[in-house]
Amino acid sequence: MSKLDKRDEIARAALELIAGHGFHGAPMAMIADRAGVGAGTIYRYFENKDVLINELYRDLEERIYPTILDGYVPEKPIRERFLHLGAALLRYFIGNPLDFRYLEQFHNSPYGVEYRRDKILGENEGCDVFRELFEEGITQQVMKEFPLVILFALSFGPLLAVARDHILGFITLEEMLIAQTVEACWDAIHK
Amino acid sequence: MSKLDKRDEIARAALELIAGHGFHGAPMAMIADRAGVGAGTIYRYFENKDVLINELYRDLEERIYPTILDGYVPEKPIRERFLHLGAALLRYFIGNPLDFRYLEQFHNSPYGVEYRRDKILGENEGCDVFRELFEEGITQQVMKEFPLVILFALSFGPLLAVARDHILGFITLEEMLIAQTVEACWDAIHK
DNA sequence: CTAAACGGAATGAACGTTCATTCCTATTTG
DNA sequence: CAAATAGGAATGAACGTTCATTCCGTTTAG
Repeated sequence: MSKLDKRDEIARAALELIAGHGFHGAPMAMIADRAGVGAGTIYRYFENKDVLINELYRDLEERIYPTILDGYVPEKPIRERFLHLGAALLRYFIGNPLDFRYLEQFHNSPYGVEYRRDKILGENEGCDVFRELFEEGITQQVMKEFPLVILFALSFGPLLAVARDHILGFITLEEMLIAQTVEACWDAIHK
Repeated sequence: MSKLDKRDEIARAALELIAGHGFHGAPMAMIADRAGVGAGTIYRYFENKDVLINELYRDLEERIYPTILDGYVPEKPIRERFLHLGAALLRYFIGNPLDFRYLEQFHNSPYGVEYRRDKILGENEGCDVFRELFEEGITQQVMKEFPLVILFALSFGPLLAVARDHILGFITLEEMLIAQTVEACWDAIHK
């Protein structure tokens, strides 16, 4: 197994276990077992568990962005772009439940709170597509004049909630329902 | 200190610590310290930590319900009732950040998932006000014909998200913004 | 005086991390 | 070309710490 493969094996094992059982339900020894490496080997690739957890999140972000930006046309009307992004995000979550569960674990932990604090209060460079879309929506008077965080809440709040419900098996989201849900989110934010 | 007082002290201490640092950042010894009791004493009131965590959640539910139902008039139009419940809930969260943080910790943990599974798949007897409101809204054709879980997601998703943003200090929700946010949620679900 | 309540030290399981050792591959040497 | 050597990668037992829970001597209440 090459060096990169091994890093990937460890990352995959950690993602699976953490997504399934949370940070505290995924001891390093268990991650090592599932990755097929020795416990100490993990520390050749990740300085410690905190670093591992944060790097997994960066990896995940880098997988999501290209996916939802695929087919995104900045010239189209705002509504259409919003519907595209929302549906693409929802589809990604449904198609990659482990990524979604990990994302949720991360967000609802001190890691995620600190991360978000940096993003929102610092010079935010991430979530640019959504940010730009919302800012454009406000200046063009097609969206309600809410602070950005509220527009985020009105959009992502429901999307994350329905993704969670789908993945936990409380509902089955097929393509029609996805579109309708994202449209309902649009109803919440548009003027 | 009376027996009931002591139970309450333990519950309060546990709520504070868990709300602030999560389940794993609130060891029993620390809870005992803050409650001003011995570590062993906790086990006279709660069988173990799991039971403590679950009972805290039941206590919390019983505090929330009366609060948001205060001033709720079942005879009023659906929209008005929804706005009342949404705003009352948001106000409760903002006014009781510890309760809110605890609720979030609980929901995003195996405890909460299991709890929700029972609620949704079993013969649901909780969240009755909201459930009835949504069912009435659908039959009266004032709400979109979505499955209940989606209506819940469209309503609570944003509310929980903005409450979190307020409590973490990312935004300041004053009365005007609360009303506008809940109205935006209504826009998402009404026909 | 007795029985229940209490406190906090003791216990053992579980965890993240370390490190002395082994393994593997590539390079050097004869 | 084969054998010897070197050195980074990998290993997993061991360590120190933390935690939930138990245990038992002490205090309190009736």
